[in-house]
Amino acid sequence: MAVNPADIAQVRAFNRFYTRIIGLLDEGMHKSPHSLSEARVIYELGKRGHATSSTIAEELDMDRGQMSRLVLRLVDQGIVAVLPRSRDRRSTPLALTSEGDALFRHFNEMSDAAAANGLLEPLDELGRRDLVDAMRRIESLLAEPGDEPLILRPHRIGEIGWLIHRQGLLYHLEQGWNGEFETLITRIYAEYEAAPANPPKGLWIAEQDGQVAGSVFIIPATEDAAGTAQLRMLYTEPAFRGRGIGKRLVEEAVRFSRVSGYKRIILWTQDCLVSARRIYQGAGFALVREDKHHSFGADLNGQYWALEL
Amino acid sequence: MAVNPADIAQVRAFNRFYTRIIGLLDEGMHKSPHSLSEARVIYELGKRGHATSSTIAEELDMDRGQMSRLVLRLVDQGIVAVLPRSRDRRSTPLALTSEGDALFRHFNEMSDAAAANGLLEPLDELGRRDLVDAMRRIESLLAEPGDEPLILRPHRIGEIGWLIHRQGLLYHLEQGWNGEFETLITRIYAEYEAAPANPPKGLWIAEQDGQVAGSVFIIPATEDAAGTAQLRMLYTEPAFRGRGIGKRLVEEAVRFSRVSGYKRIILWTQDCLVSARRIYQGAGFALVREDKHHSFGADLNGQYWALEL
DNA sequence: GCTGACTGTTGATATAGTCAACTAACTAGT
DNA sequence: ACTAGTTAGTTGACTATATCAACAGTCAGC
Repeated sequence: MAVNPADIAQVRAFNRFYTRIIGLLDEGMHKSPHSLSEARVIYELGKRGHATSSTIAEELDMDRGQMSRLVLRLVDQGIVAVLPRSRDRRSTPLALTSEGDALFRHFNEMSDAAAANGLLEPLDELGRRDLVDAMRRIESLLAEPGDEPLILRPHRIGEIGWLIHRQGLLYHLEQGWNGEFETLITRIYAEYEAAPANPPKGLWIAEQDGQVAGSVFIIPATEDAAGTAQLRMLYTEPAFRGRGIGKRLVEEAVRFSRVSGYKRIILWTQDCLVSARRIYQGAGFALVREDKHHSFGADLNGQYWALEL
Repeated sequence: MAVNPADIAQVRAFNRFYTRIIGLLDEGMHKSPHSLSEARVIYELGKRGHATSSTIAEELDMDRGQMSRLVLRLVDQGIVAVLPRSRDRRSTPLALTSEGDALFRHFNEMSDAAAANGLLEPLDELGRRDLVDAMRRIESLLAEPGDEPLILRPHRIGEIGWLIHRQGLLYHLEQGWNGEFETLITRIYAEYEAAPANPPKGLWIAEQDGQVAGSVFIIPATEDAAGTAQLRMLYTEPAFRGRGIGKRLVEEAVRFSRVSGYKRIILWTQDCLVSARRIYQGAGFALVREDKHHSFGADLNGQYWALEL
């Protein structure tokens, strides 16, 4: 897909900006008698415990020859020790000496202090939260997805608004729905929050890597017999799709409904939301009826599903 | 204020991560016959049109001596021209030759392509939006505030949720209010959106530097006589405070109410929100009555203010 | 006119980056 | 078991970059 020039400009502006930031933070390191590349090697060795020269060279994008000389210097200074050769006698395993380890801890403290004093300290609590959130977001957008554990948990303060924000935006971009949808879900979430604790209700946030990856809630159905729960607002963040998060959320919602004494779960969805439908089918829901309607600026096919518990 | 170690760890992880990202993007530049520092000087000269050696050296954090040699090389290559000396004959103004300018445009295209293909292209539209938003946020948190123009505009899709999210979080962190507050404002925003177009209503987002800096809305008052408007949900982002944004929002809301034929504006606030109170006073509002109440997990002193138009 | 500060140049030196050649050790295929 | 190809690490040669210090020319303010 064609990339928006304004986005490119913003990304490049950020890269220039952050290059300077990193430069400023690294400046403190220069005061020590060790060069930046030495510090990086020491840091890498300290983090890994032990490693061969080539592993580190690859990790830090250094020339093997340069690395060789650098290691020699560090060994001379008593910072790095050559471990006895392992099975493969080509490679020489390296580790920090106790002196090197002290240096490693010192570097860590310096870097911690630089990050803390240079970046976080001037900010208030909200600013720190925003900064860390934004960094986490950039990392998870640009890095390969790792295998962080998935956590289901209740929502925290501010997250109802977040869910409205994300879903309003998401369905606008993906389905072309207009502001009516956000209006609707604002009311729906308001109703969820206003609902009494009994009959039972429950909302689950799927969290991965410190970020909201999806959500769903269960609320007693209003337009139906007692003993009926309604499953609402299931969604998964695009960046977290394909990891079974929607499935986990629905399973948890069903489990909760069952132990809460509900006999039936109903839900309303649109047939254009294909992956949601698959999840409902997989969880045992059956299609009850369909209704064409015009909502959110689109022609939709609403579907009513139900699961007998 | 003491800095949370987990925040420090996240910031440092991001710095390491982004150092690599920048390294990868700069790699493409190495393929050209010009070094990275040459490219940076050419870029800086191209951006500014003309500049002296020392200006650029300072901007790029380079040694003056190194800069001198680098400029000499570029002049020899016909990329940079020395302009006739200006009033101050110590400094030598520099500019790109037409050849240098072509190179500058080429570098720009390369960098654009690297940012576009390397970072943005793999993302979907939401991902790109999230990335750019996060970058803008980091920049505005860490950079000195500039003097970007303040724009008042209607809300866009997703921003109702955003306002709920931000205010829920903000008043939790600043005032210690609990989830009841978010519950309340979710309902209030739902009511705003559900209200008909007549009698007139209006919501303004204060935008600065591409970010939501504050907001307020006007809605016909329900519990009062016809001809009365209610001003609600005024807030300014902490990062944007002290720039008269709240004042601008209230002024716009009052202006709107006046031209819409309202005779009176009322509002409800809490006396702990000091800066809001000053804005209301400044706009001519008068305190009508106060009420102690316990809400949002706090003992509060609610205030009713009114402005006759 | 004197002082102190600033701009740009040059020399000296150390480190960093790059390329290529080389040895020793290993792997896989026959 | 032999060979070809690969990998780890070292070394030499060379260039670019970084850093510090000294220096001349210029300027502003007193």
